[in-house]
Amino acid sequence: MAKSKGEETRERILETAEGLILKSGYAGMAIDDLLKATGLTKGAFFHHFKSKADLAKNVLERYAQNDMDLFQELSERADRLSDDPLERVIIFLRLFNEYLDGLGMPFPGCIFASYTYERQHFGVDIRDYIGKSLDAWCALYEEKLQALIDIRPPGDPVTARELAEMITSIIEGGFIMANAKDDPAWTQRQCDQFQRYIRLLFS
Amino acid sequence: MAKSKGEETRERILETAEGLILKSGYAGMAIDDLLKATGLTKGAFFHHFKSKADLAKNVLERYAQNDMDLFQELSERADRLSDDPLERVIIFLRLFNEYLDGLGMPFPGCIFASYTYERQHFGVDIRDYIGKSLDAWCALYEEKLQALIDIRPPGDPVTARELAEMITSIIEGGFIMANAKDDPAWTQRQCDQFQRYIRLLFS
DNA sequence: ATAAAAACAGACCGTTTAGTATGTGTCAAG
DNA sequence: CTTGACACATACTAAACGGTCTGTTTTTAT
Repeated sequence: MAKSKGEETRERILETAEGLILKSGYAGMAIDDLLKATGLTKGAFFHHFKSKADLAKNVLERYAQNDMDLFQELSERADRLSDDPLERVIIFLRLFNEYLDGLGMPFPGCIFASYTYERQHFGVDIRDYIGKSLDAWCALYEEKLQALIDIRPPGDPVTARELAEMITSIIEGGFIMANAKDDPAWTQRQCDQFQRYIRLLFS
Repeated sequence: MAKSKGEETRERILETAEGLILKSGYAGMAIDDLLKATGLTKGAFFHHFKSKADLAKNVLERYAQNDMDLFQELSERADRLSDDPLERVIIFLRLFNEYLDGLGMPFPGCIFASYTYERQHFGVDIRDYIGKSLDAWCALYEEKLQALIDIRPPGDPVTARELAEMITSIIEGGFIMANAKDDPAWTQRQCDQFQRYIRLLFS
């Protein structure tokens, strides 16, 4: 079943809105900006979304879904490429790096981070959703790292959770720095550092 | 010479604005919000700042200055506490951690990061200033790390620059995660991880 | 083919927003 | 005591904004 016309427009609105929000922030993006960027009108927008807040929620959920799908796919690909837990982690990080190569400037960024720096505008539901999404993200890393720790106990007393939180921090920070310094390779360099840290810990 | 009444008000505006911007974003903070929070009026505000953009610039410059002062002081204190380059780095990280202890929730955040996620609203001058400020931040770390590399060459081919960029990323990412997950200790845990990474590299 | 529903278009409205204009109190110098 | 610069207060304006309303076109099911 092909996507209906309405669904296609809705998707275009969400995609465009995500890009604009990552450049201007949620409060900083006027609906008129979005309409100009999509070539639509007020009527079209409010047919698909009941308010700007409703748009924010849908942009968030779509981003979380896409993001989770991506990382799950990278994870599974890494697992198929090796049986060794250490190699699986390393390959996963390499695949992520490869993915980052595909994104040119202007570097996108993370909707979770964007919303967090405007958290006053959002209700607890949105903030909870962001927290849960970031948890799910961490959990995916944690699982891979725990398998590594189980098989090859490190000399230092590190937990899988700590390391999962670390790569999350590095990526979030990397996105900011990549945008602030107009340097798309920044995040990748930092992922490489994390890779080296993992190697040092588990060898 | 005591601070004049006007200077005191101006400072209060800047301090309050910084806090509001870190919670709502720049575009998300209405001047009226700022007036309500300070108890001042329009007349007072526009007497001290010629526009909202002018406020943004001054908040930024004040933040950069305070931040640099803080890190320079931590750096000098660390250097006074030890002569060993490795210990100096470790102590510096510990002092920073101690400083983070002092900040309770709501966790503040970084103006550079906030502005970067709303970069569309700012001109090249502001963006350049942020880039330069982050560079200065990195340079301070880099100097300390280079001294360490010079004296005790690591087994791995890491550069001081890479490591300086890493701690910067970790802190920026840590601020986001601390706010997103309402967990003020997040950044500190990640600083500890970086500390461990440094130890593993240089021993 | 036709009715009904979905997908828009565009004018319009009330509110909020940044910014202005003007007036007032204060305080130190002459 | 007066003057003038500074430090505010208050009322106002014009534009921008989110959202509504009504009408028109397009799609879809029967």
